[in-house]
Amino acid sequence: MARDTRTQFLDEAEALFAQRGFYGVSIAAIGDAMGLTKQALLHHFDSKEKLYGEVLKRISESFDGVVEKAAAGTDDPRARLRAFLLQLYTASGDRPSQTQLLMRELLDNRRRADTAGTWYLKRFLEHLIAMVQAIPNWQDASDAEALSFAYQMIGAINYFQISQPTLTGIFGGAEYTALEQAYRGQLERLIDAGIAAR
Amino acid sequence: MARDTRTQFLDEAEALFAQRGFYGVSIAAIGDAMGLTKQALLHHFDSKEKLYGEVLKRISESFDGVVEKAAAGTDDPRARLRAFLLQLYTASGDRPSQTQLLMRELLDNRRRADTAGTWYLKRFLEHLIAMVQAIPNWQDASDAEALSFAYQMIGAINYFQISQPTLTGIFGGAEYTALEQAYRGQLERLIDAGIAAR
DNA sequence: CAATTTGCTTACCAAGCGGTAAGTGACTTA
DNA sequence: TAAGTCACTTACCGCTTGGTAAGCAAATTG
Repeated sequence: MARDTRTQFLDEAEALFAQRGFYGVSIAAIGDAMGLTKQALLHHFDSKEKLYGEVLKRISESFDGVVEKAAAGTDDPRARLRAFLLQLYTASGDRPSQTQLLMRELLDNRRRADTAGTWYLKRFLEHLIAMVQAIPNWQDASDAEALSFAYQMIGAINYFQISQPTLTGIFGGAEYTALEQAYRGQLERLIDAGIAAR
Repeated sequence: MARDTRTQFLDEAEALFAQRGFYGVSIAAIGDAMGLTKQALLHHFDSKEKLYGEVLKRISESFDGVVEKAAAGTDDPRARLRAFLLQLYTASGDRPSQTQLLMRELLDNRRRADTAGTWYLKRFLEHLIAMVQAIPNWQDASDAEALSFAYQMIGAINYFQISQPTLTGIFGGAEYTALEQAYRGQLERLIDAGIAAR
């Protein structure tokens, strides 16, 4: 049952770090949330930093899965990029705490700049550039141009996902649901328009 | 000179909160950064929370300026929205710590949900919806549809701005500069394509 | 020129932090 | 069945945190 506890710690830590950030969560709080002491946590993970690192590593791995999954599919480059971005949107909606944590990591980047997380992001971005440049009318685009477009789409996707609590607070749950439904359709339209606009 | 010290405290606090988040900065650290003690800070602002609130309030006000400034201009709705978004892009690049802090606020929204910051965002978003719906081919768009498009543009703008340190870390300064230059042009193209795609 | 206010300082405090040390009872293994 | 490992706990520890209390020199005011 050790594996269970460990995994549960990772789940709880992921959720709490996503909500309040690294400095906003004490290891005691994570233990409390599971009905255990903080020393139980320190037994499984030697330090708070290491726990945090493992949470990030797990996210990065599950992210890799999304990338690979969406890479296979059509071989029409246009449809592939489209499917990939929509897949990203769905995945980030399914696991909001992952999206939140990655966003925090982007903001906190001073720390741990040379770890797996950054490496992973590099691979991810290079993959994206290649996907964009595979599209016929984007073949002559520079890396910077291709990445710009891809990054705009990622921004449109992730920014919306982390805004959910705030938007729900402002407009209410029913209005937010309507917004969420409209968002996906509008995102598809924007992707297509963005691809074509070159 | 009291006003000066106060303003300096706000500047320093804004920069530090943006970099490390609310919990990541101690009031002693802010005092240290100015060569004063934390009690000097507590003399001007009664508590850490109040200091934070004033930082946010100041940002929200300076933001209002951007909105109003860009609202005046052409009366062609298409050009107006375009100019507004580009103005937003420029402004968020000029004061990166503001963009960072607002993004953190979006992530931390559990706290202080009923303060001016949220109210302000509501006005801001309603303004945006109206701007989009003023455009001829968007006149029949629902609020949710209009907001979706606007939010995608804001996401594309803000997400890129907070990514600067990370992107610089991954690709290096020279490459980032190239990316920055490409980004603006690509953003213009995306805005136009997004507006037209309906 | 006396009284008050301003802009700070030093001294202090209880609470919370991450982490170490030393157990303890249950379960595994030889 | 004895020895060891595992998954925890209680007891601490030194340090940092946000905040209070009291004082003090300089500037402002009556």
